Amino acid sequence: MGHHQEKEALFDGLVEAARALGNGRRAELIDVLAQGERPVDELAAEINQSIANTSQHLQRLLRAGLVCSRRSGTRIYYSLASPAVERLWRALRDTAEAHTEALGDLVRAYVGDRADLNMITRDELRRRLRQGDVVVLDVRPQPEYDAGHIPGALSLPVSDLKSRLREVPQGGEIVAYCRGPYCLYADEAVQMLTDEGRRAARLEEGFPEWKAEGLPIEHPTT
Amino acid sequence: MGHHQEKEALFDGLVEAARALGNGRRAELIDVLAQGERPVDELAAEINQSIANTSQHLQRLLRAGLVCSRRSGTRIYYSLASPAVERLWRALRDTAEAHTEALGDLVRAYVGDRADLNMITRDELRRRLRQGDVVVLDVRPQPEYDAGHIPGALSLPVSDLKSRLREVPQGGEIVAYCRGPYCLYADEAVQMLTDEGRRAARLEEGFPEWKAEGLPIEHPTT
DNA sequence: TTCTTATTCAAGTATCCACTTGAATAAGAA
DNA sequence: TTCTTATTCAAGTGGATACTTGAATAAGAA
Repeated sequence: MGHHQEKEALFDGLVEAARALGNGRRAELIDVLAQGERPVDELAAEINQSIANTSQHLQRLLRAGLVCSRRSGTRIYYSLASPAVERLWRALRDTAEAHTEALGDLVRAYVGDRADLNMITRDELRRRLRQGDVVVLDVRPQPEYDAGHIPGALSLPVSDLKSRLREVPQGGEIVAYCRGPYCLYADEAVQMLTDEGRRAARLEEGFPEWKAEGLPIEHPTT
Repeated sequence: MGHHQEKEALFDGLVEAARALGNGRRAELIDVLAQGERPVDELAAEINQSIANTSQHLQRLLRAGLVCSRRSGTRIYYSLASPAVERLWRALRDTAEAHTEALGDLVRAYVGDRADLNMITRDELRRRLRQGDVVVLDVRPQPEYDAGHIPGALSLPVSDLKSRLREVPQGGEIVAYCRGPYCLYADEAVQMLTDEGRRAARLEEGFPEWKAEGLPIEHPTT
């Protein structure tokens, strides 16, 4: 037992998941799939790639065991293989944020400066939900809301927000949430609502982190 | 803010750490560095690669922010950049073990069958340590012991074990530990000791996991 | 059956990567 | 200074990777 060749093969095997995650487009796929299962064409649109290319990326993830797929009629739905994959993706983000100085610039270039953005923690949102003086807005695309959301949240995708502003209940403060720390949907929603004179805040991070903490969720399409 | 180009750049940046980890030899380096800092030539020997190649791998890890280096006289010592890197490496291992069926075969090919190996948990070892009826053996190479070890452990690298068997105190049961789940040193030590008629067991996983749990350690070379 | 739609497959190209070899630094010792 | 040792750099090679294009499946509708 235990000669070089087997050791190399073992470690080569261990890093397969890292290689699968080691591509920006595939990471985007994982980030979207953390919201719930999606068919190939929708995923391709989400990451702005051709369907053929997206399909090949998905098969790479499949081979690495990070996702699984199921056929339903004419479409094939992909989803994360398990919560371990989400943990890996989160550990990767944490490491990247902690150590590559260059990343700060990349984050700023994409999300801008959140210093002046009204942001509340999960704990704070739970308190407010118990008090009942808050409107929670899920601004992700509809299928992601359907796959699971914070209890009592209203689905109002950012893409529709401008035209459906009147649907947002008057009165309480509004808390918008989306996919996670690198998703801008909630930022845009808060901006739009604030411009309309409403009081609005962004939930820190997003739905997968809420779920990962074991907080209550609604309608996981049972 | 937030157009495709910046989003792609951000995710490309986020996965840099995964790409750096996405090579078996570099993963071996991380696994060794999780024991403590080491100079280039020793690392090259550990992963059975040329020094030039090892140096280039280390620089890749350096660029990704996973390790850092310091010069001391004529040698350059590399070490993990932070505990976040250890967490990432552990998350990767967990994901790999959970999802790629093929990995089971690779593990068996390298470590063999541990079913008949006497293995004890960290909790059990702590209990035994409090009772004081146990001899703890650190069978990793000397420099790794020097960089930190379980309190009261004796340093006895497997490579020296055969010739230094008489140094192992008589009486109590022996618990050997090493680098982690994919390290064979403790397995070999237990085998050797058992063959000598001693009662011996392997600690589950290894020193980094003991340390990560916040358990007491000795002599972190302050 | 044919037609449509969603997905995968196959071939081609430019780029990146791992490892080798041999030369270049750079710190310390003599 | 020269010599030694540890490490890095640079160039070269075979193989993997990302994306494109166009063809091939495969399920469902007509």
